Amino acid sequence: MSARSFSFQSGFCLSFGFSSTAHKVFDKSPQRHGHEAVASFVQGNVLGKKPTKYELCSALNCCAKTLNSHLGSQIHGKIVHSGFDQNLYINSSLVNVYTKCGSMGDAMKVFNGMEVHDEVSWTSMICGLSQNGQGGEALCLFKEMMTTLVRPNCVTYVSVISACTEQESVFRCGELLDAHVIMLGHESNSFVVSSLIDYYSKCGRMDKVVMLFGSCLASDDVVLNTMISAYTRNQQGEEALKVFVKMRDANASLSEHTLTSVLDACGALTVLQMGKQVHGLVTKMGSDQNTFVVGALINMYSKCGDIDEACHVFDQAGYKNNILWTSLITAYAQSGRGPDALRIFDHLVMEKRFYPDHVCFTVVLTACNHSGLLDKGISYFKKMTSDYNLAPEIDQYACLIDLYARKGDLNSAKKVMEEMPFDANAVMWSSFLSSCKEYGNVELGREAAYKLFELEPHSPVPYLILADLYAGAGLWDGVKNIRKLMNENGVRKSLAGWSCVG
DNA sequence: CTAGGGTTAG
Repeated sequence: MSARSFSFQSGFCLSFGFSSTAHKVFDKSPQRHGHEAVASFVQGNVLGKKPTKYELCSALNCCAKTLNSHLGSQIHGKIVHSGFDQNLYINSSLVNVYTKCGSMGDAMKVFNGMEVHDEVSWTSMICGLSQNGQGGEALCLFKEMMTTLVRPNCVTYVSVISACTEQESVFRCGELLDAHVIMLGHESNSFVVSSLIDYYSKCGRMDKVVMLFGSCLASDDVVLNTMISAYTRNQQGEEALKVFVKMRDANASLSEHTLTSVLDACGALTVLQMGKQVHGLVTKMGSDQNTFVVGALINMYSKCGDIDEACHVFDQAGYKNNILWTSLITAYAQSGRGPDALRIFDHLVMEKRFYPDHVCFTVVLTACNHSGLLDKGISYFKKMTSDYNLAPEIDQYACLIDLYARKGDLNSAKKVMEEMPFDANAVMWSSFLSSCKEYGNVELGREAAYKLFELEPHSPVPYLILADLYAGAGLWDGVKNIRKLMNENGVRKSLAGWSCVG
């Protein structure tokens, strides 16, 4: 354990910070007793008592709970003056306060100023980076921790696994961390299990998910909530509902996370009756003002084709925020009423009632795509940067590529793929390839197909589309060559499991 | 003797 320093890598993921923090902070309503404890600390302070290190620590905890960075930094000053500025407990708390409030610079300053670190102080900083959308930095710091004599524990792994889950650039590290966890015998910790289940479900590795679920006690409610969303995410809504029904029948504690996830499952299965039952439960539990729950209700009703009820739920919500407005716009967009969705968006923007974020733009751009309003979509994309100072993320670039490609402007689509700050993925190349086929562009289609041969080496789809493209152009040698290529690369011609044929 | 970090939801 020696003095150390750490600097941010040139901010390649700074743009992720805001949106993910914003929603994590959302439901952390200040705790009443937290306020009381802070108040009593401040009162003691005013009366001139010198706080003990224990009192300082508790006060910092309350600041973290209530997201009060102002009081936190006042206490920070007190700490420096009272000579506790190398206390491990206090500094870990301080790092926690600053990261919870999104003051990453201050957190880093405290962390770097510590002469000695233990597993908790390392974990506080790693976790803080992860929760602020800086998963890459979180992993860097974890690697640095591994070079010291301090060993990570369960909490460290939970933080770093969730960092991998949310950040594409370090996504593949998750499996390695799983191996660590097993080696160290942490796989029975329910926090670790739920973070791993979440990770694998987002990789589409349901085999791993089911294995993890089977080998844990399965009574932890967060694990169960995670399973409901894992099944839903991977098109196994029936299984998701089974988990929920089991929870309900076992009198497990149902939270707003549970309601949100199970409503998602109902929407995916379009089972309106079940959805209405859950809606009843929402009312009974008094969760009808929780943004996530209300958003999920709107989504469920619109997926079940009941747009009127979706609007009714929206109207009933007392407080309308970005998430709810976005849910409403999504509801119209996915009910085949793209132009209505755009009208609501334009109206809100004009009246400055809300500032759209990345998620909202994805909905708007998708709506344009589905309604064939391609030029309109392109101009919305441009507005992201010009009017809202939002750096487009990979999802919005995917929409833009789609917009250009569907229009037949294949060169612009390709230019976006080459110049955007992300690597074009298989989904993008696939939709590009489909458009190449649509417009009979052999040259670009070939390029896209060969890219896909690398990105999805087992999929027959790009081979078949390219063969189609060649056939359409009368290039029969090319068609023959594709068959040869498939044999050479061991690609099976069966389309089973490859649903997205262009 | 008292104190610090964690999972799930658009």
